[in-house]
Amino acid sequence: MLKYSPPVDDVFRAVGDSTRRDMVERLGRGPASVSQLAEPLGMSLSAVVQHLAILEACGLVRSHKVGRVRTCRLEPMIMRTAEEWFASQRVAWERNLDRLGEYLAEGETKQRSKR
Amino acid sequence: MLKYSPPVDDVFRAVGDSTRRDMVERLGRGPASVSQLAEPLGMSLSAVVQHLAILEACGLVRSHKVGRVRTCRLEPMIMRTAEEWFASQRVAWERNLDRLGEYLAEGETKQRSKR
DNA sequence: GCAATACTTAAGTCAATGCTTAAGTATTCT
DNA sequence: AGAATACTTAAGCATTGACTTAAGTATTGC
Repeated sequence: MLKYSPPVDDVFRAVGDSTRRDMVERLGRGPASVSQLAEPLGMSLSAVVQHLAILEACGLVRSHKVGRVRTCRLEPMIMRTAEEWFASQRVAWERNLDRLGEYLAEGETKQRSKR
Repeated sequence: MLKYSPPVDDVFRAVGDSTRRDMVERLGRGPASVSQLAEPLGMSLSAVVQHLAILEACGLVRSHKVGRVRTCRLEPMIMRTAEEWFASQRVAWERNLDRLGEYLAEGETKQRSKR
């Protein structure tokens, strides 16, 4: 199995902030301008632009400017890589349970033979 | 649609740190004591205990102590809720694309024939 | 009992983050 | 052209977060 790709690191830091998650949820409902993104967030436009920069840097969001309006939208493929990190950890663990039996994890275990 | 449950907020902040993700990956391979968790991380045991507290607070990890050893393991159900947040955002967005047509998000709409 | 082990807790430090305000720049409207 | 709009960029600042060291507390081994 390969290690998860480097950008995943930035993706997780990006969604670690609740304001940025709100932005992602807003964009999940469709593209939006920077002002539209900012409107429900109760902070300066400047702050929103800074959050946007982080979301774009990790690839979760893309934007393009037409005239004076920058329109932003989600990049679903990057969402998928984050989603898959959780899935792979969970599946590894669940496989683990199958292999060893849950009781082994209960602490009572002494020296389980390796391999 | 319901809003995602409150704990999700803490889960994302928890995995926003790469050390804690390393810990989760270690635990994905099976339960471990605090010392075993700390060993590959190159930092003090104290720091690891603090990370562990955060992972436990959000429910991603559970531990129990037997004698002087605390054994930690993953809580797969919580992983699943985080996984599903990404999935739901991505799916919402993909449904959006289906509904509106990707060209609407392109802004530039260079008159390409629809469909 | 005494020492080693395996954490645990409490400060304290220092850099990274999440904002703010202020001063731009580029577009569009009238 | 001048004013309004929609960002953009640069400081600055207060807080949070990720460590550290140091001093505990329980357990276990000799």
